[in-house]
Amino acid sequence: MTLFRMGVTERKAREKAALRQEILAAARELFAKHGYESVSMRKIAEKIEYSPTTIYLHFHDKSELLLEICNETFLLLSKKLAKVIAAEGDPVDLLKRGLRIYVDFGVNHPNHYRTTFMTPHRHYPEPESCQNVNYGTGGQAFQYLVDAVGRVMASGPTHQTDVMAVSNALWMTVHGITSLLITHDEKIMFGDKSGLVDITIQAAVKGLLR
Amino acid sequence: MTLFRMGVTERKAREKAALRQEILAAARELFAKHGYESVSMRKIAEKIEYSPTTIYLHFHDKSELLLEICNETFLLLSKKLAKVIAAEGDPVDLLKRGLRIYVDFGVNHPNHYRTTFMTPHRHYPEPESCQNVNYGTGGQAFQYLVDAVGRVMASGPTHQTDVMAVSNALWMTVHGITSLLITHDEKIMFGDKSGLVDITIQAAVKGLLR
Amino acid sequence: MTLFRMGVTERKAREKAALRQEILAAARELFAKHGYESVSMRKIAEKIEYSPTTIYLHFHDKSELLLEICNETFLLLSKKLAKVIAAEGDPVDLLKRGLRIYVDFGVNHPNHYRTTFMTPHRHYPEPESCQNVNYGTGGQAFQYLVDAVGRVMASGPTHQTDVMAVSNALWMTVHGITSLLITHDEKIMFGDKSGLVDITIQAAVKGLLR
Amino acid sequence: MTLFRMGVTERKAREKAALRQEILAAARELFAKHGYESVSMRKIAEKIEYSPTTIYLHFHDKSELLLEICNETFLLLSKKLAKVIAAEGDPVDLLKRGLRIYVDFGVNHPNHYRTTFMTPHRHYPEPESCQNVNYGTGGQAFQYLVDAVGRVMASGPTHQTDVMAVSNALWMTVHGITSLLITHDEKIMFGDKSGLVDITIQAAVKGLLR
DNA sequence: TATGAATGAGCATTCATTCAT
DNA sequence: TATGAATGAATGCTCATTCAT
Repeated sequence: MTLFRMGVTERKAREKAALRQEILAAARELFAKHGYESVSMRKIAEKIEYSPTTIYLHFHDKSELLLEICNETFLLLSKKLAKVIAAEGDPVDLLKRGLRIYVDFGVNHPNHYRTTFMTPHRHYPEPESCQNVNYGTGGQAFQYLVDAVGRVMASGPTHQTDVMAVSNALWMTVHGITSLLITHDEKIMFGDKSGLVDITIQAAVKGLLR
Repeated sequence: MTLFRMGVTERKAREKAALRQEILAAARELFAKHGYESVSMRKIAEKIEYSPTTIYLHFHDKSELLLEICNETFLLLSKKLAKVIAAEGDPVDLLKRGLRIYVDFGVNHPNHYRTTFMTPHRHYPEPESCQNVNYGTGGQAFQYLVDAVGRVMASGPTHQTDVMAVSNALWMTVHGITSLLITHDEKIMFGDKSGLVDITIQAAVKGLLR
Repeated sequence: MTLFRMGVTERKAREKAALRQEILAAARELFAKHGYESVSMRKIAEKIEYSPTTIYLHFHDKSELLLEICNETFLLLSKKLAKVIAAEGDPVDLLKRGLRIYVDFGVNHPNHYRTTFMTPHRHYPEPESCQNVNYGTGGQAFQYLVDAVGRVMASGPTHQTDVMAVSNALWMTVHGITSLLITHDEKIMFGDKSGLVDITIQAAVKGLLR
Repeated sequence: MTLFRMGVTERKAREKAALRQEILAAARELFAKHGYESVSMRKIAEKIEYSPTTIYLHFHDKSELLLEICNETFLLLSKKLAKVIAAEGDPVDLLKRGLRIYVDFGVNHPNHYRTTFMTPHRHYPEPESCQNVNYGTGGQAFQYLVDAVGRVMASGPTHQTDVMAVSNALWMTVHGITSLLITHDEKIMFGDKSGLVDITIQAAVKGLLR
């Protein structure tokens, strides 16, 4: 009987977690497509074919949905980056691979990327309370970049010397690549997306770090 | 239709145009500050101290306001770029100046830029009808970039040979710079914005075009 | 044409005022029957056969409806009381007539009375800011009672000497009469309502003021 | 069905009754503090740290909670009044003491009183079904008053002769006192509450019964 | 006995928009 | 040209309640 009950409990927990994920997936997709403000709780509910009330059993707020999605995004991205960072090899090469992973991540998870990086948030609600929530999880992802840049600089003479400046410049570059690729998908753009990404990253790294 | 009447007619037309501009100015500012979705027609009307209904005499829709603002943005940007393009000098230098102008334009007109490039539209409501409206005005601005890149390539041997690819790579870069600078203003970012912009542009151009 | 326009303007104003009164009447009745909290704006709107939105064209808030009704009640009551106060005659008699008018007013305007005196408000929102809104209009009505009591005391020896205490005691008494008469109408109560009112007032006055 | 089982059954019953009382206590307090309409089943459940569903195992309805509280109130009041009635002494004095007890009960149990006498119910949902539920328990309390009045009248000549009329008049008076004292607590009212109560009761009794 | 999950109905309020004037 | 009046639809969210377990 105990074992049986445990089975039930576990199944329930699994189902609950599954529904939670379903809600997040629906919200993420809608946020990405229409923007946070334009998406209503009702629309999310309709998409998952549950009542709006049900969402409130899993999330306190509409804004909690957004927050959760952002954290999730940063976590996913961090995991991907961690692998590259751990690898051995030429620092410049590792950096380029990291940047490429960033872009690929955005292109392959456009909903995550769009919602997290291209949707106007109010998640740093008060200017004073900066170092906002996302900067907890988000900062970690950025740190990988800083580290990789640092290692390149340590490994040999470079054109630039300000690690933060270079890191920011590179982040700007890959964000530009990613956001435009996501926004102007196939239809608008020419052929060789992947090549274009490489060219741009290549150029930025070469230009910044010799 | 006497001269007198013509005077009246002209004055009326002038007044009408003036009010139209007033509406656009109010809308642009509010859209940029609070986001398109969060701005109501009533709030725009209050700002200009007219009734909401009046707006509908000048614009068909709330979305038409947005569209108009975008076109206006591209026009402004094109004008700025045209000046540089017309200038004499080293093609590489001219290109860099053009890119810098793009970034500066965005940073100095965050309202315009945000509304035009960072706000989800639905003015190309159907994917098929692509080559959307804005690409009329927007394409012109892009053409300046393509021209400038072409001139650099014509002036000497470069690393890359695909004009469109390079143009796109550069657009990605400057868009990344601009959007991040606008989104993460002062508070979040480090010190020398202007220096960072130069570094990034410099690097991209050097990396792409030797 | 001017005269014509004035006619139109006036009619419009009259219609607007009429609708405003219609809303107030509906709200008053519903508040009295079901209690403020249980009445929704929708229900008021349905009663008058307008859309809920229309109510907001005339009143800022649900709570403004309540406030308006209270003020109106006090004004009506004050007007009735003013007449008696102005009359000549035996002070004791005038006082009794005033009290009787209070009760009659409540019984004849049960909706006004119930909403104003028997509905839990939050119109003295902060304890500090006491001397609440209604005490402006409400205080005036109470003052009539105080005056009448004062005149009785001035006109001869009485059992009690504290004007405020007697006034409050009398107010309590007539409020008790009124609220019970309204709540437990005909069905529950015996026959001679009017006689009972007189008996109770008579007794209170005699008991308090000889 | 062993003795052991009986013990278990009893304990269970005791626990059930205890929880029932806990629910009622929580409901009574919340109803009185925030008003019936503003209290949700969830809030009651939170207060007792049970799930909302549990309440439905003990009460059919939210409104049943209210009804139960009312009955409870009348029982408490009846018990208090019974003591006075049973006492020996001057009938007029006993009557006054009874009335005073009524008022004190209300003032000391504002939660009960408010909920029972000052909250709009719909437990006599149809006018015909009058002699409503509460009049079972409520009528008993009223009977004490009628008895006390009867005894006064039997003990000597009085001004009034209609027992019911006098009883009603007295009830009106004490309800007026009680409800106003509860509604306009300390802040709004003058100093000597207790004295005011005595004065008013004294006056009513003297006025009605010589 | 107790609960977690779920929901339909409802809330006050605001929206973009229309229409008669 | 400009507006006041009006509205249907939508908003985020809470409610009392039910049901399977």
